[in-house]
Amino acid sequence: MKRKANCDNHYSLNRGPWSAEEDQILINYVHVHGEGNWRELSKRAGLKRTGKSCRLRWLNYLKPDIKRGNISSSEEDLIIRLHTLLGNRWSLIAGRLPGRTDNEIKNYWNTYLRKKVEHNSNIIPMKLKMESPQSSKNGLGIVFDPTKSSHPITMPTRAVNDITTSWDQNPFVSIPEVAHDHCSEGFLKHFDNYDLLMPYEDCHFNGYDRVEHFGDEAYRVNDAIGETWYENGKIDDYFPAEYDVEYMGPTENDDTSKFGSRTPPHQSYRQQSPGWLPPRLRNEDQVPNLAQRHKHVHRTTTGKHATCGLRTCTRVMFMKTCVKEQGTRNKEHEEGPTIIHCS
DNA sequence: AATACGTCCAACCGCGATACC
DNA sequence: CGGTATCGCGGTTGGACGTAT
Repeated sequence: MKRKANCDNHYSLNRGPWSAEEDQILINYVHVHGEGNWRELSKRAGLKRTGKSCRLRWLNYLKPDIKRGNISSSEEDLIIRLHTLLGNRWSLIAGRLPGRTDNEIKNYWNTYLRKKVEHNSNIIPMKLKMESPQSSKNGLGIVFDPTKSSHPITMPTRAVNDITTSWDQNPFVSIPEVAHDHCSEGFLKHFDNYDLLMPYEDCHFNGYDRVEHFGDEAYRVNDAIGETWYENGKIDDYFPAEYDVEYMGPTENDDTSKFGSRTPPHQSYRQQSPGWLPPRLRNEDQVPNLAQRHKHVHRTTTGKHATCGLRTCTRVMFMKTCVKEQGTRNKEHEEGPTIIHCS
C-alpha cells in the first residue's frame, strides 16, 4: 500500500543534534506522561521536532536504562555470534544485550566489528560458518530466510554427520549409549527458528556461563545441553557426578538431604537462578515456567538437543567447541578440543 | 598551519507492519 | 474493507573529530 507522505510538518522544525534543553524537555515530558504517541508528545511538550525524531532520541539516547560506554569483550563476542546467526537484524541482536540500542550495535558493527570479523575469518578457518541470513543458500545447503519467522533451519547433512561422528569419538565414551542416540538422531537437524528467538526470560538456560580459552581464542560457554538433560531427568547419565569438575559443593544454606544422590548444581549457577530445585523436586507449582519449559524440552526426547532459546544457538554456532565444552567436564579429556571439520 | 582524508556515530529517511477509524 | 496514523526497523547521511601529509 502506498503511503501518504509523513504528516509531520517539516517547516520550522529543528533538525540535527539535540540541545540539552530539548533533551530535558523530552525527559520531563516522558516521565510525566509516558512514552508513545510521539507526534502528539512533540506538540504538547513544545518541542520543534518531529514525533519520529523524539522517539528516536528517547529510545537511543535518553531512556534511563540505556548503557553508555564501551562495549565489553563479552558483549562484542555475543554480537559477533548473534550476527552470524541473524545477520543485520539489529533490533533482535540488541534485544539480547541489555541497555544497548540497535543503532549503537549497528554502528559498532559497521565501524569496527565487521572488519574485525572479516580479518579473523581469514586467519581462523576453524570456525563453523553459516551464511549470512541475507543469503538464501550456501554451498552446504543451509537454507535460512530469517525474514520469514518460524522458518525452519536445516543443518547441512554433511556437517551433522561429521558432528555426530565426532561426538561418538569424543570424550563421552563412558556415557551410556542412550545419550549418544540423541546425537546420532540428528543434532539440530531440524528445528524452528522461532525457538531460537524466544524471549530471553523464557529461556531456562539462565546463568551458568563462563569464558573458556582455546588457544588464543576465548569463547563464552553455556550449559544449555546440560540443563536440557537436567529437565529430562537424565543428568546422571549425561553429566555423572564424578565428571562434574566444576562442582563446588553445597552452600551452608542448602538442605543437602533433598539432593539425594544427585549432584547439586554448580554454585555460580545456583546463585544466578533463584528458585532452582533439583529436578525430582520440581513441579509446576514450584517452578511456574515449567510447563512452558517442558514444551520445548520435549524436543530433547526426539533427538533435538538444542532448541530452547537463543543462548543455545551460540552453542550451535560454535559446535566445534562443543566437544571441548563437554570435554572440560571430563577429567580424562582435559588436554584439548577435538576439532570437527564441517566445511 | 593548512588541507585532505578517514572514522565514528547521532540523526535522518523510507518503507513495511500494524492499529485504528 | 479501505484509508490513515503510528510504530519500528534497517540503510544511509552528514557533521564532528582525529590523523596523515
